[in-house]
Amino acid sequence: MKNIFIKEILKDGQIGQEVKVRGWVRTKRVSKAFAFININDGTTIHNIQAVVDFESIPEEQLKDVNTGACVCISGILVASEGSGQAVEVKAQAVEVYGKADPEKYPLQPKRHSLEFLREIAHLRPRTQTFSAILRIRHALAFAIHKYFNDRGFYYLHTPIITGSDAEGAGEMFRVTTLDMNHPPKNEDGSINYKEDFFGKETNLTVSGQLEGELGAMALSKVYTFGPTFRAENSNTSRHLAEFWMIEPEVAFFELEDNMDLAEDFLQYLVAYAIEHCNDDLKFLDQRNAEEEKQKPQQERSELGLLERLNFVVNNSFVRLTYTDAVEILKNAKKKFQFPVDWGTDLQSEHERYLVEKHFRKPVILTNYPTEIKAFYMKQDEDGKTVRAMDVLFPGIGEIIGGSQREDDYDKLKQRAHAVGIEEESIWWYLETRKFGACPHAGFGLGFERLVLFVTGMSNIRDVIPFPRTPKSAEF
RNA sequence: GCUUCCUUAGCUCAGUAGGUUAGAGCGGCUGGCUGUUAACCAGUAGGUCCUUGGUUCGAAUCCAAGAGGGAGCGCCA
Repeated sequence: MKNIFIKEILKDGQIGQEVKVRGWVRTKRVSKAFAFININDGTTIHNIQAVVDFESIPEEQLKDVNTGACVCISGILVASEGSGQAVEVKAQAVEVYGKADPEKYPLQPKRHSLEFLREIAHLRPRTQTFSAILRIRHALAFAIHKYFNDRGFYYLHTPIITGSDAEGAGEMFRVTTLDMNHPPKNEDGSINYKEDFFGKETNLTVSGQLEGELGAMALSKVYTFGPTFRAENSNTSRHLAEFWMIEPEVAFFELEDNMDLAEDFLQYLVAYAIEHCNDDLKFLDQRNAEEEKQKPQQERSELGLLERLNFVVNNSFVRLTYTDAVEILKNAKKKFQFPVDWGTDLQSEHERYLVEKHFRKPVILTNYPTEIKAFYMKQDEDGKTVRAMDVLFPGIGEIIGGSQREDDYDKLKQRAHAVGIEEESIWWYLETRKFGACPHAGFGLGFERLVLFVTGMSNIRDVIPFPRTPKSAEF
């Protein structure tokens, strides 16, 4: 008998077929003559039920078949006499691959808090919620590659280790092979990085964008999809020290094209999940609805998870400039903790107001003041703003940040200088503006923030298998 | 980095005007139940009350420090 997994049995299994069900026991219910064992192998949200008749298999053999144990049950696939499932396995033999001491196994057939599950991240993929999230995470990652591939983008592998400390996207993790206790010193007492592995200071990447631009200046349409590291001491439900980011970069694209791409891309991904992760999303939708019931009336969201997803697919995003957004916020009746003023960056509360209260749909804000955005963004004619765009989602905040890039050599050099970036450290980046420069644009999508939105979870630590956050790198 | 909350049985939680033997539900174990769906019914075992130090005749309860976790803010994706 060939290897067969539960998803395949439930989808293609024939009544009367001999099957071997392997997986982890979710629950066992015992009565006088029968035992019912629910087994899951993670290939699907659904369990398969095995029925053990004590006339053919003595109850003694089920002693070690407890919640969490890994078992192999051979038998015949039959139509279920019970009402909860169409088919079930009439057991002929029960083998226990791996026991799970029921006194010690932490996962019970009951609801656990997400905080508790985070502390047992090595076991939480065995829960319904996390296996559903991980399957959706996979589907979204696959859909990202499919979207770009179908549209002629090339997947560009940008470096994980970078010698550039000029990207300005945040604090970085140092990469070194120097002996931390006895580092080589210069005459002035500073550390001599010339003796380090790469002969210079190196860090983990905070963005693949600059290298992505180099790719776009040759292949026209590229994207990156890789791990990204930020050593920021950020303690929020929306930040990770290690996360995955998708960064398309396209030659000949201007800001409008960039917005069109971002909107189409997000709608495609959400639609893909709705189509391909239906069972898992239905489960999370129900879970979400139960969570909402616990909240006070005014904090509940008006739409359920699946309704929210469909809403994003079926409604175009609002596009407006930073300047117009500031006007709306200034005229808003709501009292904000932080005042709104042209020239300062918008606070979370302002973004939330625009997305969740004022427009009630995803918003793309554009043309931010030059001073609050990165040096590489293309300057507008008025000299005050740049062609930046942030895509804001309900409950998530900024899911995408992007811009048309400055392609004028002198302007770019001047902005880099103004924010204190040394020309020598990005000479290669500047050279693309010297040799065959062209208009181009791109953006960065935080993968986990996308997964957060699609799964309806509220903490980013619950949508990555093994989260890395300040003071936490277990597992 | 700042503000704030939490830590009691394997899990979810109750328990403070400081008082002697620390409680419930689920889970475990034992028994019952003819097909169950987080099964049900009865009985039973199970605790360094996060750690260390202090106040007190007496601390799960009060104080201090530490550890772990959550939420919010800042930074951003």
